[in-house]
Amino acid sequence: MQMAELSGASGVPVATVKFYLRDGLLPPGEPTSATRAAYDESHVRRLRLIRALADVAGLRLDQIRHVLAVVDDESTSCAEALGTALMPRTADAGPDPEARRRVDRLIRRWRWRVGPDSRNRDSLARALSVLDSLEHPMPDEMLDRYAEAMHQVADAEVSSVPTDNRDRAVLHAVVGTLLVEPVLASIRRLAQEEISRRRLTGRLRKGRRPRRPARG
Amino acid sequence: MQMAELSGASGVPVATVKFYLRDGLLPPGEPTSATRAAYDESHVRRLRLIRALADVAGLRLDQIRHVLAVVDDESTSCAEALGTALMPRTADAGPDPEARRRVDRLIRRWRWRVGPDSRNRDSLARALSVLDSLEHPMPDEMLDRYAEAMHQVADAEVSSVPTDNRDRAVLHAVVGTLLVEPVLASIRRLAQEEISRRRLTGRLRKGRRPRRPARG
DNA sequence: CTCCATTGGATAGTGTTACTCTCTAATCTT
DNA sequence: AAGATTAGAGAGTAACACTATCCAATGGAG
Repeated sequence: MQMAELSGASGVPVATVKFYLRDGLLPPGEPTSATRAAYDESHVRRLRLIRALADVAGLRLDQIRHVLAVVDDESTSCAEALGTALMPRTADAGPDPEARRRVDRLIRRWRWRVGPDSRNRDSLARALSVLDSLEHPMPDEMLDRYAEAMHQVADAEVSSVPTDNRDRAVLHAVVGTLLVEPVLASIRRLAQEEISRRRLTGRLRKGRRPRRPARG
Repeated sequence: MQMAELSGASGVPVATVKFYLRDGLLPPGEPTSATRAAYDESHVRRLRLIRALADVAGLRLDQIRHVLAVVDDESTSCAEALGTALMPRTADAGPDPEARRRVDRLIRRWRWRVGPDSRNRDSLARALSVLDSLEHPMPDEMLDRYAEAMHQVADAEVSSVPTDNRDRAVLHAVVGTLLVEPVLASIRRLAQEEISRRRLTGRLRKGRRPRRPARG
């Protein structure tokens, strides 16, 4: 397929596809002449991924470039990809050693092994530090609750990563991390809305709801 | 306190404070003369909140304006605030009725009550639809897992909202929703990194880890 | 073979967002 | 009286993500 068809299949305007090509986000097509190149399904998929990372995960193009580089780099494993590749908000601020220590204690409590250059540690420390500065501190108890919930969730997620093919595995991991984040956030808000509503109507008993869905 | 001190206490440059005042993000100080106004701690807190919503939650200024309007509006309850106020990514795309139906089924399975104009329903549908288009569909089974985890988390969170004071309650709910999102995301990534690492080293047994933190 | 649409490649322009700067006149401090 | 600070208004700027225009080469229709 060539440019017009690629644009049509992906829903991305021709001018923007050219821009992504220039920017190195989209690999070039197979040149068939001086003014023609052939694209294939992989280009369509890549374009859709770029748009999803931008629109749904809210990444900027330089972050998307970084993510794609990791996906394309055959030498990175899933764990490395998860640890270093995904840095959605750049952590530029000061470290705040107190928050950093709290994060390290959390990691130790759960006996997690985390790469020393993992951005996730910094972004968590930063978020906790900001919550402190807003006089809305996060108790360790609540952190552990989050860790428990996320550990369960992550276990199921990692189980669903294909193990046969490295490329598919890393792509699955990256998509499953970055693009599922808004899914989790939305579900959390829906649950908060429900529970908040339930408290208002006087139904104050806790843990009464089934832990498993109805009619499941 | 006046401008210079407000700027110093909040860490926001004078020019930016003036810009926020003009933009209606920061309420004006009490004017003491034609070229002077008095600010107080509430202005410092508001500025810190604005920066946190922008830097940590990634909201744009118009979204922050909307959030602040809800916080300031005495007539909105917590549930309303959670349902409608928080629309971090504007859902402008087409509806995709299939994804919408999946979300409605999820909500019904869990017997959640959701406001008919809740943005959360749309943003979840949009995220699911995008995952489909990436050939990375989200099974209902996994959605239920997420719902279970988020229901547990939300229950603890809503319990921690103060009930005596409406203003503090809504602020707590909004901060606890928007600014805790990156906390959850970071913890999820740390857990994913750990579990992914564990799978690599051949420790394939599931659910072996303590559900409660060590030394807790 | 001619003619016109399409393409690759390059460059320049646009709209949005979030500030940042400059200026003026009034006022405060010393 | 003099220098600094401020409110308020407007213009300027930097980053980002496109979007438009141009050109020469090519491909396909007739």
